[in-house]
Amino acid sequence: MRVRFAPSPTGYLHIGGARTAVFNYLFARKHGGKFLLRIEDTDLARSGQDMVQAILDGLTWLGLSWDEPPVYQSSRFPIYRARAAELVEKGRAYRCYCTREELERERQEARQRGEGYRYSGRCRHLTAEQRAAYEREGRKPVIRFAVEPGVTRFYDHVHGEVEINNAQLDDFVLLRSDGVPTYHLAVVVDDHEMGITHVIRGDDHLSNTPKQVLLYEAFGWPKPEFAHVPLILGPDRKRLSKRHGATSVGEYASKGYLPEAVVNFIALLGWSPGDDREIMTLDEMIQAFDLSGISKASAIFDEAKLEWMNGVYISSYDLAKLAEKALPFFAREFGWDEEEAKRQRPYVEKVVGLLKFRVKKLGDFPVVGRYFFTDPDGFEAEGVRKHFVDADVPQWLELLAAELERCEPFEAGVIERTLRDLAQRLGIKAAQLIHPSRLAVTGRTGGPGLFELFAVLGKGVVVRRLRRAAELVRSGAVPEAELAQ
RNA sequence: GGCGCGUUCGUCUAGCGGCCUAGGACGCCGGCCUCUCACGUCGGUAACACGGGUUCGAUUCCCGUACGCGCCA
Repeated sequence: MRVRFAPSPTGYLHIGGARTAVFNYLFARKHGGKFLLRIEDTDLARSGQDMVQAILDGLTWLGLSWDEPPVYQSSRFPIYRARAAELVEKGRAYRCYCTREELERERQEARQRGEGYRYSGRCRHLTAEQRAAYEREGRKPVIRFAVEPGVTRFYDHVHGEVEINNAQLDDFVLLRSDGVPTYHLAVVVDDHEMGITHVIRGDDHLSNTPKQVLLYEAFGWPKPEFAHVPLILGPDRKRLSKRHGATSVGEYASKGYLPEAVVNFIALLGWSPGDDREIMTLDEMIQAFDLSGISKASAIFDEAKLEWMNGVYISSYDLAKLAEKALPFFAREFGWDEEEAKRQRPYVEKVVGLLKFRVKKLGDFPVVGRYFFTDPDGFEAEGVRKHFVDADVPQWLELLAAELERCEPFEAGVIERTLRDLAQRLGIKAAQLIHPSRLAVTGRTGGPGLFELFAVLGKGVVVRRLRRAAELVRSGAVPEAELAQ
């Protein structure tokens, strides 16, 4: 089995396109077939090599590998022209010399009569003399397909039997006057020559499929199987687009989503394994994938659920790999160069280990864990009111600092024992020491367990911040801060 | 405007005539765990668009209506 993903390189890899690619990929892998790429760059003006690269990069990032070199439509124009000519030969297509103005007039007239416009087909039966006359005028013809009366039907793996009366169809254009093929011609020729067995693409092409079916029949080629998958909509139920915020795969990558999470999530937009599984590896999805599990109705993209799923992936990721993925986000936030990043790597791994349950995206790490790298410049207002009010707090913090200074080794277990002992000697609850300490050292009321936190931060930093906070509280000049999150 | 496609909790979905008092997940709300915040865990909230048929029985099949989306203009 051979399937393809056929993006137009007029933008970055879009979430909707990525989902189509995922379905094609899963289908190919499931059946041991080939997953191919075709770049639909017939619109030379709007296509660019940088866009092509962005799309390939997006697919690579998602982990969707293709099996043969991509086919570029821009390099195949002569083939389309030859195929169009072939249909003219066969009498299944014809040259049409109507000008844009003539067509527009027909359209206006139809509208005035209150009718739906369809091309009249008046160039269908031009005599050789008439054609010659037009040619002498310098008119450049388009090639139109001659739609015969009848009913066109095909089976779609998502929608079932679909049929349409050919009377609804225009004599649609195959080749424009400048020799550029239309979508219908190019797609049919390419899918045939690439040996595509299953066309899995967006719902928006369903209405166009009868035209393509007619083309297959006119060429005498076997039809592929079709599966038209529902579109992905934005929260306003309109097709997902720029105004819904991030729509390209690259944007999600730079926000700190993991490719596994994105693939998992978009695979579940419009497809279900049939049971209650949601968190699935690529292999599990390949195993479970089936066209019959694709739903007919369009799905709304809900980033809140993607966030949740990303959080699940982050917290279950291999720690070393997670640190590797998170490192660039720290570097970006703190302005590290490559060397500095490399130096920080072991420390970052510890930080990530403490924060991985508290974060949804890689980009959250340096924000939530800012205090692992710089002294807090303010203290959560609510925490100050709660934990810095007791007059004994400065003294407690200093005592704790003194005790911790003697801690050896500076590890969570030792730190905990030290703190609890001190609390007991002071006749207070451990919590009365723990909360002010966390606030003193991190500026925050929430976060990782205090003892693990201290151990990672290191003795020097902890002791210094405790003393500094004690000083601030004693002088009554505690700078307050809003939560950065 | 014509044609096509679609319609189960706010969102993603399970359901393919009786198993449905409609299941799971996200979100939201609450309990537990706990040094806090998370994680985890337990519980709660919330849906078959509407109207006709077919059938002993419809979320499920058929037909309309409404609404949404798409394609062509």
